[in-house]
Amino acid sequence: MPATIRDVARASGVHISTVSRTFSAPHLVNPETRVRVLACAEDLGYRPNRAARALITGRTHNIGLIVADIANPFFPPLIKAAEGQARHRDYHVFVADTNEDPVAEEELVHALAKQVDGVLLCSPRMSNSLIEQVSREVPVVVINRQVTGLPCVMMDVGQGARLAVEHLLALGHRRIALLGGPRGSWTNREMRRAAGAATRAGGADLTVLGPNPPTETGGGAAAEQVRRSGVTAVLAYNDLQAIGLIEGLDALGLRVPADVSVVGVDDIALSRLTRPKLTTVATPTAAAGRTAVDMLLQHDSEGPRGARGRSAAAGDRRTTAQVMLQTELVVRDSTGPVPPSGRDAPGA
Amino acid sequence: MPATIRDVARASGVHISTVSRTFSAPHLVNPETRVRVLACAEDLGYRPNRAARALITGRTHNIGLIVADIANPFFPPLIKAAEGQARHRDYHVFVADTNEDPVAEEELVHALAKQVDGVLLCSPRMSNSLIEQVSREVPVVVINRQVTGLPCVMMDVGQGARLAVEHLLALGHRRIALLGGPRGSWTNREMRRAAGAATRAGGADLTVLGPNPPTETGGGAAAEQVRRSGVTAVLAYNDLQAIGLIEGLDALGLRVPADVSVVGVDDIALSRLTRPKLTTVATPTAAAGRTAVDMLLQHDSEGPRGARGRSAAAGDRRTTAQVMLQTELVVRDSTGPVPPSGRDAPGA
DNA sequence: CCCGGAGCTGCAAAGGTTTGCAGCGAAGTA
DNA sequence: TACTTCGCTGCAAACCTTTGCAGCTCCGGG
Repeated sequence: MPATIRDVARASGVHISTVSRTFSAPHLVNPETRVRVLACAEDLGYRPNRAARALITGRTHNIGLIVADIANPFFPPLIKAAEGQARHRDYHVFVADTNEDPVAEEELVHALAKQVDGVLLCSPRMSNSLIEQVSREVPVVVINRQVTGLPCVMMDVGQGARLAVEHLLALGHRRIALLGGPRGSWTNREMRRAAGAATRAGGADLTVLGPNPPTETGGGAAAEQVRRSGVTAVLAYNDLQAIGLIEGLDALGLRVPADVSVVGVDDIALSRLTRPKLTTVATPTAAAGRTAVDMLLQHDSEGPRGARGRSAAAGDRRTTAQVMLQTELVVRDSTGPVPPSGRDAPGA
Repeated sequence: MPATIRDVARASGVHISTVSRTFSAPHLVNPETRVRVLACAEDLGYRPNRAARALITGRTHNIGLIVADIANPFFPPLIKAAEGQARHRDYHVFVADTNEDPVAEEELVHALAKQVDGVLLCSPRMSNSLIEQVSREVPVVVINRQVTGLPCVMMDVGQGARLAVEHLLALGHRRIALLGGPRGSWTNREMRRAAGAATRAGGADLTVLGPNPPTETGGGAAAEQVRRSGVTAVLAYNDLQAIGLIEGLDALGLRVPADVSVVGVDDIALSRLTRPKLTTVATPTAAAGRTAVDMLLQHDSEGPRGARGRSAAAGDRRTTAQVMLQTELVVRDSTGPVPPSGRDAPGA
């Protein structure tokens, strides 16, 4: 029932190949012919069949975006940015949610591989070697993780953690905890490394707690542990955890920031809405989404993926750039000077 | 380079049609042959080409999901549920974000129509007639809106609004405001109708304010208006607005719930994290996503869409069910008894 | 012994589009 | 005038899979 290229050809008195060219290579057809064809196409409500096009060109004009948990408010701005950028280049985005499960992640990426031109792996939980294997099957850009040999866009959470720790040191804190994130998270390792270095440099003490789920519940559940550890400040894996932790501490009778200071990471919209407003490390989430799409689509004139077309000898300069986006510290109300009494010295 | 059905056929010594059947109609092929074919396919890493399959069957095994704003925390749980349900039935989901723009919405649905088997229109902002037109091009299930003749899944916000108003009446409030949502929102109209009826029935007064954007900013911006209106309780269009409003009122020196009571709608995760915790109308978001997918895929054995296949005379029983999901009131801390001094009588 | 059916497999057309190649006329060059 | 070039168009193969039909073998019944 839907109009095909053939119907348009018949209606406008030209060959189907001319109609095809009208859409995919307009400069090759006579302007007069072109307007006629376009008019007929419009009339008949013709829309190119993407399956047929994909079949022959080998390119679907779709990209896959795999995230750990779409309900985590960190991701939607990234998804939104990626989607906008993709649409802008005439691509569409498949979003898939792995529920923080590495196995689901692998299955999904395979299921998607056949029907997209590339995949954005966002905060992947699977191993580097698995990612490399996947990248041989389909072009991949990794977000929030460093994998050598693959294009990556990262946010400098190391720097962010350092800034956060320095902020806490300046407020007089000497016993600081790092709330660990999920196992397998690159961000987690980076934060730990940087926070460790920064505390050492400041002559302070870093206690690492975790791993914990990157959720509000995960943060809340760690409250008791935090209390017992006797620290006066906590750097959480992300804002959600930080918010949950504040709730949890509150239930334990510890006030933020009077008794304990808390810093989050991500600067999700929510962090401005809680009381106290959250001091946090802002990550350029939207920029990351846009950049990743650009990197993936950089070579989209290269012709069919894995096709028997003329070799890509010249086009094979996949630069595999690795981009590190800067973060910054946003100081709000959840951090304050170390409590004078020093709750770490019960008798003092 | 990727293995095709032909390679598998050659490797296993059968005709391509047998390979095809091994995957799409296994019961038609001899068990021995089947295992041999499957083994070869596995060996060669064969994966069916979805474009080719789509070309001939007319079904892509993809569905589109169009939402107003993916960054609105109302949507992710719905998306997640829809995606899971779809995956469960071997479908994938395209998510598209319209930025609350009816024009973008229409463009998107058309762009998507050709490459999906159906579209979920979630909280659409476009007109009913446009939706009907779209539904002639591609199967549609509408979420959060009632369109006669089309399958819809709605959440009973009317009932929710009534419950909320009755709750406020029971607390002694007599001057109540309804914060309107975006123009074109069905939810908005339903709430207005139900809230109006409930206040009238309770001998109280309803002031309608708006329209306002369904965001935190939208709520915050309405704070001044709320103060001037002299009401003691507000029913917001959604939780985001409610939270923004609470912030805004706070900035104006009005405390919630001591001076003004506020009720939201949606029960997003966030509403449990703010202070005060939000009293709100809980909507069954995930259930809506699952139900919508089921309704869309109900007839997925019907054969090619818009094809010249045997007529769907018998299969044409698209029941076009309209499902109304129940809502419930969750009372938390943002509502309380009407202030004794009655701030509506400045001198009293 | 013949016929019919069941179970399985092969054959070939079809689906809508892209694209290298060839053909055509007109314009430009020698 | 003859030859080349250029701009445009038509031709037909190719992409990979599905599916109606026909054919084959094997078995059981009459």
